[in-house]
Amino acid sequence: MAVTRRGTGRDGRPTLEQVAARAGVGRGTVSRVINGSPRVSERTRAAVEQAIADLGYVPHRAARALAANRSDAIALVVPEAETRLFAEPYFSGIIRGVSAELADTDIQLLLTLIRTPKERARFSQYAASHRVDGVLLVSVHGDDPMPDQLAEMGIPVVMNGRRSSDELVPHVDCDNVGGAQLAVEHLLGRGRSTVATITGPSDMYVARCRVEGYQEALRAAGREPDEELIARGDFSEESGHAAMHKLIARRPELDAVFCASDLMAIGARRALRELGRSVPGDVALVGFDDSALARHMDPALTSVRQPMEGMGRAMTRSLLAEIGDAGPDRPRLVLPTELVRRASS
Amino acid sequence: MAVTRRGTGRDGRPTLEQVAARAGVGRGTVSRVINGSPRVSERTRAAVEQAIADLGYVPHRAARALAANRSDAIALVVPEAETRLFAEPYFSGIIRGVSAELADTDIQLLLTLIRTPKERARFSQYAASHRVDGVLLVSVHGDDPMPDQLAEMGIPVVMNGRRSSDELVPHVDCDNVGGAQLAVEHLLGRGRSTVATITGPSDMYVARCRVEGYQEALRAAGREPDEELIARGDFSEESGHAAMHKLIARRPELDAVFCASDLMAIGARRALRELGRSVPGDVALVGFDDSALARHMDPALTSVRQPMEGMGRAMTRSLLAEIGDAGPDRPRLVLPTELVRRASS
DNA sequence: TGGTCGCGTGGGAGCGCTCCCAGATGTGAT
DNA sequence: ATCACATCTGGGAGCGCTCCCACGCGACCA
Repeated sequence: MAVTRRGTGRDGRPTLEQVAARAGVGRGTVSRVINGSPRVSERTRAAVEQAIADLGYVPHRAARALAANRSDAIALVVPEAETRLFAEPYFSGIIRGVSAELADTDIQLLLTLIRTPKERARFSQYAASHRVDGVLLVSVHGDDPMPDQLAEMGIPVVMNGRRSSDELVPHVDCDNVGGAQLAVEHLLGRGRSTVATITGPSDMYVARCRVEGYQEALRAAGREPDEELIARGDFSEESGHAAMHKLIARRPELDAVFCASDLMAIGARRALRELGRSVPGDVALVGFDDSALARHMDPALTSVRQPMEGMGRAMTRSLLAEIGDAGPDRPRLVLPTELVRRASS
Repeated sequence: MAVTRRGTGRDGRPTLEQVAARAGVGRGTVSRVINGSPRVSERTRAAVEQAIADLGYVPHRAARALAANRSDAIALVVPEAETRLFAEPYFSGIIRGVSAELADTDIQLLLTLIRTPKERARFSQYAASHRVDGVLLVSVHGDDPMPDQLAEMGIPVVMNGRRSSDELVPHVDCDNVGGAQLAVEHLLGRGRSTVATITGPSDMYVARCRVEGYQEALRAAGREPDEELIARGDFSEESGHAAMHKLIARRPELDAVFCASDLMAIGARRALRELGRSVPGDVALVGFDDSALARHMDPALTSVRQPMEGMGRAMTRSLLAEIGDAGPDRPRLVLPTELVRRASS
């Protein structure tokens, strides 16, 4: 019947109540101090802060989440299929950015790998029941309905990359078109006359953008893009290898190739070696991603660098803003890419 | 005054209460079903499960955590300094393993990067207040007190790797000694007579183990290890480069080098090229980690592979077991390593 | 027929917090 | 001195769940 007023919480940690008692104030006041409400006098605030310090009080997340109906956690969702992203600077950069941005917010980062449709459904349900305050989506495919689903359910979402040029879901992307242009301009600037490209799957927007940048740069230089100089890959090394052979067969005179990924550039380099063509002597090569592999290739690969960490930070900032004011300003950011020049071009 | 019995929870989601009402049972019974208690009749269980399905009920994590005094979450802690691990298969493998093992437990994975002492203290406090059920520690340094601190506070911990041979904190490691032995045996088996090694910092147990394996293998082959054939690095490419130059200066006749990391092997390879020595013709090279870089080196690098994903899984299993029964069986696992033979040896 | 046991079950109490309303206190205008 | 108003504060109610006690009810024994 009578309410028990113990000296500590269940696991020996102090609770709000004890802090209040020690500071000689009410629970509400302590809560206000913790949450930074302005409606507390300076005197009281100081007393409460002292009590918190004395007791080493740390708010109980679950209790807070339950009472306030928020979780103080965001999820970073990665389709497991994209495991290769993982190994490369891409993913680690994103994580670093996200983590840095979260560092002084005491919002937690939940990492979710999704590998099966079942896990996918489970996550949707999970998110739907507001067990996270927001979701960060990485490497979303063109036909993936999840972003829209989440958005419709009123869950703040920010994606990395876009599914199409008129992407409606808030996102942070890097300038793939611009990066490709940079690469091709560079190649042309080095006096190359026949610049080919090895692209990614055409159902991926990012791949289409890189082709577009390629074509754009050629046109800007007064040359008409030639379909025969475009070979399709799937971002993998093998596909780069095959594509290179195809290109050389079609247009033996080509003297430069812009590859839409470093991995494909590695494959292409192998093909060139097989064909007895030197890099950069006979053929100049540029990749995309600026991965560790690019740095260590022989010759070191010129590559387009994406601002991974910056994207991670930007995504997080956008998400937090969205969570905060729930304002209808759906952020769409496109961060600049950068060309890292090395020996291959 | 009167208790409000609404049709749904705060955010429109059904609660335990509604499930109970729909199934025509009490709250306790539904809770029992959800938690898999055996003290429920088959009939009742079926009815409750039906109601759960009908309503699309998902338990509220925070409420559960508050009531049950557990969080259903574990933290994976990564010192940010080890960012290089990140880029390599190491980290992604661990994450994949952890995530896989967690997949059907509905325990969540919290990723925490620690980059400053402040963040470190914050995490300790956080963990101390039982806001996570357990902690996974990656790449702990020899002088890091955190594992012991956590363990003393009664928080289940599992580390990846050990700080010393008599590590008391539960851990999962791979067989570094055995891996190094494998590498050196392989080198000797290929007819190499003067096998050197480039090691990591001697304050890292993992580095000491790899030297030990190196020496062990030599002795097993009836050769006395020679201090002059051991050069110290710090796992970085630069240090490998410098160490290789030093080794060749000291013992120009050496014809094989076991490097304690792929990155150092890359540096060593560069040094050998500068010195006009071919690989594997003049000098055979073996690395450690089997990273993407090893596969793409020229010639492709023979390397010792660690079972990353397996370690991630094992760590998670150990941690869950520890959380589960809190038994005093502090698991110490050492998983086998494997030699991946390529062109460099 | 009454008593005992044990399985299934219902529901009160309470986890530690936030929200919000009502009350206390202080300030300036009337 | 009185009233209106703003500022600050205390604490009840309640978030959705688990824990656990008590109760109902057959089965079984004497």
